[in-house]
Amino acid sequence: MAKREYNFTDIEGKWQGFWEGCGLFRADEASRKEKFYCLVMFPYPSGTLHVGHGRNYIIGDVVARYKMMKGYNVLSTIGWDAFGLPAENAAIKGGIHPAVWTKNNIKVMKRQLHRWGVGYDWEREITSCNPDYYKWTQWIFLKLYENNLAYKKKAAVNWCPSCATVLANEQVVDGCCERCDSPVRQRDLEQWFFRISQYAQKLLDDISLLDGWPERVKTMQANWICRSEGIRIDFKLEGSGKTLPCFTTRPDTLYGVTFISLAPEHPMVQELISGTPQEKAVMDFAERARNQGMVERTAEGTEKEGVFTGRYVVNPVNNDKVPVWVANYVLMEYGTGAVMGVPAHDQRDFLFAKKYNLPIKIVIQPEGNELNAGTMQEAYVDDGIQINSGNFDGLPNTEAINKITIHLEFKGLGTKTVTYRLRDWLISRQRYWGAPIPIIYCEKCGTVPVPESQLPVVLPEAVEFKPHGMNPLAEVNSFINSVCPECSGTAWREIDTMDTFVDSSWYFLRYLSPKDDRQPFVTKIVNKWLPVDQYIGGVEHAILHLLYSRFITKVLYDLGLVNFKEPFQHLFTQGMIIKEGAKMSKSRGNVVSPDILIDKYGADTQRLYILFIGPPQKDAEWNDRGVLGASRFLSRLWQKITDYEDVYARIQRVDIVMSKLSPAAKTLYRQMNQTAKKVTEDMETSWHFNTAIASVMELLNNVDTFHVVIPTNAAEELDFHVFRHTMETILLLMAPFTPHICEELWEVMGHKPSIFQQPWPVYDKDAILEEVIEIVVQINSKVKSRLSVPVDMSEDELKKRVLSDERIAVFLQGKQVMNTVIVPGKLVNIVAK
RNA sequence: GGGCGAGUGGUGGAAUGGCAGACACGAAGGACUUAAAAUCCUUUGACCAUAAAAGGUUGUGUGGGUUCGACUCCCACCUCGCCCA
Repeated sequence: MAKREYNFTDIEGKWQGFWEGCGLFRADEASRKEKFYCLVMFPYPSGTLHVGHGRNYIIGDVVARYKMMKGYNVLSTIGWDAFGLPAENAAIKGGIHPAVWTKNNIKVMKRQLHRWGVGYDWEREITSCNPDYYKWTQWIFLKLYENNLAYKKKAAVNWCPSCATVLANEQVVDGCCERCDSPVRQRDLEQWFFRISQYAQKLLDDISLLDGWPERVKTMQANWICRSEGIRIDFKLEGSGKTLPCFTTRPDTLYGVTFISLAPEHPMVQELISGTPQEKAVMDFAERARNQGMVERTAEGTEKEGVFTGRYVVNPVNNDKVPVWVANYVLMEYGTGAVMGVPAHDQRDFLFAKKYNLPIKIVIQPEGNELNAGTMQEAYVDDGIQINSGNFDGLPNTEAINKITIHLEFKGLGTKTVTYRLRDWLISRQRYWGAPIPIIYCEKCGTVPVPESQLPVVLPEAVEFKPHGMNPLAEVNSFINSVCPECSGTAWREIDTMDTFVDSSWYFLRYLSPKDDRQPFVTKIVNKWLPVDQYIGGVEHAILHLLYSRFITKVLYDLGLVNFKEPFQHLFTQGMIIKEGAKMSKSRGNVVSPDILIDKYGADTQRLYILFIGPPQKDAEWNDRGVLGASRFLSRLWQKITDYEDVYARIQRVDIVMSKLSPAAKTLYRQMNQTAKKVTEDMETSWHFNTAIASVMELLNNVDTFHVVIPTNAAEELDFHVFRHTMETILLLMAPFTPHICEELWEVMGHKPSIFQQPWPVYDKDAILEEVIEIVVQINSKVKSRLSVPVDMSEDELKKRVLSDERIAVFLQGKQVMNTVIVPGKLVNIVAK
């Protein structure tokens, strides 16, 4: 018989076609099997994929295929997060329409996914820039609007002069635009917001429901929401009936207030100084500070600057007259935009007071160490005992926090308040390539939502893209000019489009009915399939995408449209693949293309190497040569099985009984079961695919030491059967990792495809146990000898055996045995002097 | 500054209280070959010792601690990465 070649190109094409044809990945709605929704974060179609991206999809594919073999009804889906800036930037630069650019990229990436052999239910593919998808993104907006969760307000926003667009806080990195690195400026615009802050507490509380999430992602979410409990204290303005509320988490320092600072944007600033000699200086300063940008203003190294308003307030607890300043380090977004200045116990206030010679008043004294306002070099921010605090003197400050709060509330001077760092979600983008916000402005009726029956609000195609300036939609009259849905009068469309995080905050629901043109999703169906059993993606989405998806899910839950509070049961965040010490990127020129590697070694080899490179949750360094190891392993596996291609059919299948096996076969059979156990455990618990693969490699190495004989008698037939059974187990264990070659070899061994319809191997618990084990013998914790003993030897017998051992006796000569430690099945340690 | 990770051979990594370095890459030597590639076999943490076989010392970022025993647990520190300021 002619030698069968490992022609991976043909094999991979053959099986990719087969899986597609038999609908392996088509989720069966009618199935009675338990469901398993396996979801990878849908990609932004940016161009071509590199091997670093591949890790994500390959891990997802491994999980989906494994769960199939475990008997689940698996739903595995893919789609495209297809709106966004790069497409529009490409249009400006290259004159290609964003829709065309995006479509081309999707085509390329789709082909790459196919070549990797990753399987999806392609009939459910969704593309967020298609009107049949963004119609429902707009529908989500309307639901939020109806429920007072979407609103418009004028706000100081981050403005990137180069991209000519508004940026979300999280798109500002070190005061610069995340995409183009230009310095970000502040600018006032009318913007649409989602009221996510209303859900802050729920989002925080329900983190406890996310038991399948990595701890660090949960911590990051909690830190992002950042609840703080404090009190709003009302300071009376001198010479006016008005009060100035300040929020603080440290009411214990209230007696130490020596000034009040207002944010430059604070609405009362104008009123305070109007007509006073300070007016011009204050307004100039406020203008300057606002242009400084939020990030810079609050950065630790930034100079604390301010200007006195000429006005005073009264401290409600001690009637101190306290000056009011405007300071750059106070933000309107946090608390009330006014903070009490306590230089003795807050470092920023301390620096500010030093600069402007404001008094420093100590009200908390550390134990065993006396602070001196005149000589202190930095604020004392830790715990201590209250002094200069009226009736509260002598109390530990931790107690005073409560007591002063109660006192102020009782006297009507303050209100206990909870604040969150989480701000409302700014969703307006002054860009073309996004879902239009379905709002119409009517001269008579004002702001009117587009009725559901008129959705989608379709993006006009004929648009001019210019390097700078505002939203291109602003120049498309046919789009802007509209008719009021209520009074049929003249009206204008909103020209802002939505942040792409809105598109991705609900897409996991759309996969369940991707072609439904009457509703975004069907409650009954999503309730059956969700929450997602396993979500897989990069840790870079740990905060925003995941938080927004959780928010939208909670809104839908409150509206009775879904019956689950959290969208993702388990979350897996994979590490990056590093090349030359850095993340792969086109600009660095360190990308590894999957296509070249697939041409040279095949998709299975590449998958195997990516999985073998290290634990998937950790970053890993790419090494081109490492691919060779994966390639060699698959060749050896191919060789070993095809060598006996014509033998398999004529050897009888029998039940394996340990006692009937030859010693070599018994050993192999045991090793096979040990491997099945190890791989199963790695799949179930830690997802350490690298060690799972290593253990199969070890098993194949062991198969090499087992002499396979083409059988001529019954005993040899039994040995051969053990060999065959071992190879079949290897194929089943490897199938999720390297599906094509396993499917092919499964057929070579005489089985009908598909291997993914086979049950996952169950290991024989009895076969794993060794009869004779090796015990390490230590003297004073150093290994001196090893003994082979029966597994069931008693501790006493073992001790005797050890002490009578010649080698041990030599070491113990002239020494006294103090203690003997026995670890069953592993080691004996003799402590001797 | 705070939070969370990580630090192990020439390299990727394995071992979560019990033989440190599984598995793989690389390297060296050998077999096959006219030759090369591929493949197969042997060796491979460092150091010392030895004719050889044994053997010994040392070793998981640094310094301490707990323990019969520590890569693993505790304390302090250093370096790197990520997130937040």
